[in-house]
Amino acid sequence: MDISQRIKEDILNSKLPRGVPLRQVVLSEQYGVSRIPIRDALLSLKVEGWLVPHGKAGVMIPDLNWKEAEDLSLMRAELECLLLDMAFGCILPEDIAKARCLTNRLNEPQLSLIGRGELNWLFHHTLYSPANRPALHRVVEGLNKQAIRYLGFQYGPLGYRQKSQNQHEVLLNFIESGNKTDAIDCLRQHILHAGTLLSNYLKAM
Amino acid sequence: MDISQRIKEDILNSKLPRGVPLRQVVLSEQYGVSRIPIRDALLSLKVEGWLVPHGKAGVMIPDLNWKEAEDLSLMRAELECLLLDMAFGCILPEDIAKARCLTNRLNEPQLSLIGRGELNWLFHHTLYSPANRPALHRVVEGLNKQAIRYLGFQYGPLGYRQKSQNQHEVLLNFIESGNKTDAIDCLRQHILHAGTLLSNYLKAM
DNA sequence: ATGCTTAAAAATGTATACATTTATTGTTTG
DNA sequence: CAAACAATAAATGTATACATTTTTAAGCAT
Repeated sequence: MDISQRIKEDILNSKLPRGVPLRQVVLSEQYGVSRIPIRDALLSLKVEGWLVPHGKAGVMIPDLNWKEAEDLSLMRAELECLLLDMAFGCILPEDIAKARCLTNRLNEPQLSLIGRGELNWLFHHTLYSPANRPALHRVVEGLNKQAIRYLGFQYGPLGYRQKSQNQHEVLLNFIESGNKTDAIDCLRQHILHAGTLLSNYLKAM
Repeated sequence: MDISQRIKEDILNSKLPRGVPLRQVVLSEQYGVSRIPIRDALLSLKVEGWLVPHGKAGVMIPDLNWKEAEDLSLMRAELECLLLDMAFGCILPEDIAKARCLTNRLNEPQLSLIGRGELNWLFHHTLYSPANRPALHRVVEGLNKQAIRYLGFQYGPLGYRQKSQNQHEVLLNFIESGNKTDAIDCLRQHILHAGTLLSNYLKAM
């Protein structure tokens, strides 16, 4: 697998230290490659927002914070509603079936954190794809991928899983019956609700 | 200056070929460095959306297209209104003064395209900074920087300059008088109007 | 003791050389 | 003649070695 993907996973699973500069030599030994592909990966991750600068040179893993959590969910709410609006008329029954299948798989208990995050994004992705808006889709994908970092809190202390599942189901039913306004509203609530829970939890820490 | 910045400028000024793969050796000779910093730059620009993959390896400069133009303005409209909302109570008189100074400098006729784009972003940046929302600000900045690619059309065939200036002035007046609702509405119209003009123009090409 | 200067170390940035993958072209075969 | 295959050329990906920058820590002066 790609080095930057492996690093992302290790960030998610707290295998890499937070708040201190990531050293290229150390990583190159850990991942068994030279510094060049490590540099490439760190650069990508910095541009994507997974890493932040540390001093004048070097990068580090930023702390989770309620403001970013809130921003991510606010941005997702606005942009994903836009996308669903555009996609609505083009969503086929097979898309809904696929989405239903994906959200059901989220029940599997042995799923890893990152696996859950990927599935959740795939669910949303399935509903937005028919819109055929590459630029918008791309940004939304980036936001979702970043939000995975915060998923540990949602599926851990907050016990959010079942509720999220239900909201997915309700959303699919609205789409199936052609009820656009309610569908978009449901999606917005789904995203904002999770965001509020999460940022409140982080504020209290 | 940073290589990736120089490449961005050359993309904006059409100094680099569109639609064909950019060759690392060619660029390394043009910019007088080895392939490594070129690779770094191309990688960043790819992640930022300035370049797209070409086949299985290599990148190219994508064509301008109305869909992306529309997406950029729709995203900007939603997210910048959010930011202005958050910033509103925190915008100081000196911020407004600075913004007014920036928008006035947009009248200078000798300004380059990229200079105009930078100034325009600085204007918006000044109004959003007081919100103190790094994650949101970061995304908005990325969208604005990408939108610079389309600025040539706005300031060229569309003759948009004067109108944009006026809208900036109206916006500042709303902010100055504490009229939040109208300010946000004005901002949304400002962004969407430019987007509509632009994407209609591109559709007709 | 504290703060500044300076020197050494350790880190990142860059260049060159090599490995691997991708694209192209020429040949062969149905 | 077209299509598929193979061989070659050319591009990207990676490793190692070197240059530059940044950090750290030690020494000196205040």
